[in-house]
Amino acid sequence: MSVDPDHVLEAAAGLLTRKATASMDEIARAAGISRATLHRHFSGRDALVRALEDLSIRQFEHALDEARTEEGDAADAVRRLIAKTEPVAGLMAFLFTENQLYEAGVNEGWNRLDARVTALFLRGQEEGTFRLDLSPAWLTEALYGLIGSGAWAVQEGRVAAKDRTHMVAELLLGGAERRMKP
Amino acid sequence: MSVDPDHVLEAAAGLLTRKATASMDEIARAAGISRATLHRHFSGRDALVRALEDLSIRQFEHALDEARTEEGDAADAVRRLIAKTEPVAGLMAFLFTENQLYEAGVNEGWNRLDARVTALFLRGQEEGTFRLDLSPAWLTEALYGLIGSGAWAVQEGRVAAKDRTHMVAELLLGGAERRMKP
DNA sequence: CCCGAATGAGACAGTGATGTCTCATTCGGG
DNA sequence: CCCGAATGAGACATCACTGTCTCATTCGGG
Repeated sequence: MSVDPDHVLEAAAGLLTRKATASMDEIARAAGISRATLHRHFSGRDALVRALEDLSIRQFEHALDEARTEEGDAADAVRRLIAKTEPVAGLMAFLFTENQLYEAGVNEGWNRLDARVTALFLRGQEEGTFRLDLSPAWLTEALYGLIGSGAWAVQEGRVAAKDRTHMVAELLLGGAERRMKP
Repeated sequence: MSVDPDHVLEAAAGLLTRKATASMDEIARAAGISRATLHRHFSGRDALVRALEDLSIRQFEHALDEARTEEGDAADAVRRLIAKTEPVAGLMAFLFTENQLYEAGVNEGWNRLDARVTALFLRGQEEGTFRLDLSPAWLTEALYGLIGSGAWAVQEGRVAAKDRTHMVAELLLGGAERRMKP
């Protein structure tokens, strides 16, 4: 009955997304294992969070790959990215606040992904699709923030789960103002 | 040399904005008082956080009043609101994540402010200024999220402080896509 | 079937923060 | 100037969580 570490991580992600301060004991119970076994697989809470970080990095990178962000219209690429991001949204929201809480150094892996996202926005600007007065760095930050807000709003029931992608993508891309047909 | 509770709250807000997990001892030192005195004014950490919540509610309400959100073009009203929000942004960002962390009931005061913000977006939709496919509830949530992201980005140095209002307001209103002149 | 490996349950000490208390000191109004 | 009120410094018990350890039990491959 060997424990599957990935299953533990999934359970931890699910719980921590809802309750970011869950204790090791709660996480263990959420994963259906004992606290002792949890410690055998992850030497401590830090190690567990770092593993979750790695997991979300892998998943987000996978979303970036699947969205083929280097291809086609930049705006459509952003839409695809947000859609593919859906399964990771909750976990990213957790890590997003976690990073704000504990001033631990940002995991190196994020820099690579940040660069890819920033490059996508930069490409959109160069192709004339995106406006130039909002910096790619800010657009990247806003993307993360809106993904988090979207996940949170869905969790709180203020937004229907099926609308999440549309709400996040359209606000980020088109904004709130009504626009003329181009 | 009586302690000014408001000054303590300001100091606490400043510290917690940067380090959300600061202990009562750190908060006391940041306010220039002893931990004992801090406890004499706020019975515990919970009471302090609740007082901070009240403070931010008052300040945000003040921003809503000053922005005269019931008057003029809805988009301009949103811009004014975001501009007036600047001094509270950090504190709001802290409380925003705090609320996600500890599943404590949301302070009643926020409902009233949420209603005012939502009403602003609703007005914009009815006047034809804002698009109809993004719900006022989501626009409200996104406003909070972007205010938090903006405060965070400024703190991290990824966005210049003077650009904060413009970045938040323009992204929320106009989105990332380049638009035709109406 | 059997034995080793993995797990569950629980005890245990260490840690950091909290909240309360005491006592000496300082401030400031009368 | 003086006394009461407020503060600072620190001791203290408590609490929740952590990380480690032990021991009995269970699982599963050979």
